[in-house]
Order: sequence, then C-alpha cells, then structure tokens
Amino acid sequence: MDGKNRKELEAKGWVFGDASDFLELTPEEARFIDLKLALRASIKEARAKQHVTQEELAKAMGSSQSRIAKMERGNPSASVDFLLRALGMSNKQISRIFA
Amino acid sequence: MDGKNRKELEAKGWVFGDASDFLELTPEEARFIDLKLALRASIKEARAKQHVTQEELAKAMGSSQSRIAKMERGNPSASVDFLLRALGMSNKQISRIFA
DNA sequence: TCAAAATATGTCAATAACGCCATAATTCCT
DNA sequence: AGGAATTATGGCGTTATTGACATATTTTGA
Repeated sequence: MDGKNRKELEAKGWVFGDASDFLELTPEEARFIDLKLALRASIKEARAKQHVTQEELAKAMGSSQSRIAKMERGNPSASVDFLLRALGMSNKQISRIFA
Repeated sequence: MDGKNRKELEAKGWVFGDASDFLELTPEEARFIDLKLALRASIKEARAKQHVTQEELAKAMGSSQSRIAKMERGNPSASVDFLLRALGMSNKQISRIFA
C-alpha cells in the first residue's frame, strides 16, 4: 500500500494505529484493507452485472440503501462481516475472490 | 449444514433469522458460518503449531485472553473482522485457507 | 431539458462487539 | 497427587457497527 492510497483512505475516515502514524502500514493492516477493497470491488461488480439496485440489495439482506452506499464507497464503518453478507446476497460465490 | 450442527451452534448462542426458524439455513447463512468455522480452525492450528498461548496472541493483537478463548470456542460475539485480525497475527497467510 | 431513478452524505438511537476483570475448569509437568 | 500454566466462562462498562430516516447529489432516459 503506497502513501497515496493511504492518504485517500484517511480522507475517508480510516484511522491508523499509533505505531503506523509515521510509519508504513503493517503487513496485517495492509492485508486487512486490501481484503476490504477486494470485497467491495467484487460486490459492486456482482451487483452491476445482475442489475440490482442498492435499494434492492439492502432489502434482500435486511439493511438500508444508505448502508450499501457507504459500504461501496469505502466507509470504514462497514465491517468485513457486513461486506461478506452483502457479497453472499449479490453473488453466490464467496470463495471466488480469494482464488 | 445439517440439523445436528445447527443445534450445536444454537446451544452456543447463535441466533438464526425468522425465515430459517423452521427451515434449513439459507446457502448464504451456511457459507457465512462455515467461513467462521474455517477461520477458527485455522487460527487454532496456527497458534498450536507455533506454541503461542492465548495470552500471548491476545497481547500481540491488543486483545484479551478471554476474547481469544471465546473466539476459538465459537462464541458468536466474535466477528469475522476479529477472526481475521487474529489470523493475521498468528499466521502470515490469510489467503491460504480459502484455496 | 427535465423529471424520475439511483446513489451519496449526515445524523442518531439501538444493538452488537469489544476489552477487561474475576474466577472456574482443565491440562501439563515433576 | 498437586502446584503451575493454560484455557473456559460470566459479567460489565465502553466503543463500534448498524438500521433508519432525511436530504442532497448524480445519473438515466424520454
């Protein structure tokens, strides 16, 4: 993860721990964020491909349009749990993106 | 996921949605739970292999021994986010278990 | 162009997940 | 056996995540 990417993430509300304030991200942090990026990309792709609106996906998984929007925009308040639930609804294959 | 496995999970505090109260789990629910099972197994394995105690792992990831114990025992209060952080600390390869 | 549909942003209360502590139960070792 | 180390369980106050709602902005299509 380069500095530019990190700056973008911080602008979106991501907060990095003390140890990485002046340092680079730890491998674990970078991997965790990359996982979220991959999940988001996969969800947006699946949703678009199936012509499902955020509203429809939200209803299918018992959530709200605003939460779907925030998740897809990379708002850090969306957990991996939430991302995986969304992916499970919009795509029948979770394991694919980890190949 | 068969009925026996579900009963065990319910005994541990898992709660299933209305739609699945008298039905089987949806594929999404089953996959989500299987993911947690896989993560837990992988973490326990990695921790044991490296002879790391729950206390040590907890300290490494800024958590507590009791949280690690609950997570490994399948307490539903452990999120996938938490499981992934633990795995990231106890094993440098997250993607492996998804192969 | 203009309205309708879709997406984005902000706020807030309710709930879920968390760290922490105490303590019980189990495992390990001599 | 029995003491030390490790793991398990319960409870509690705090924080993070969530659904819901209002509203703004952007995109789409006639």
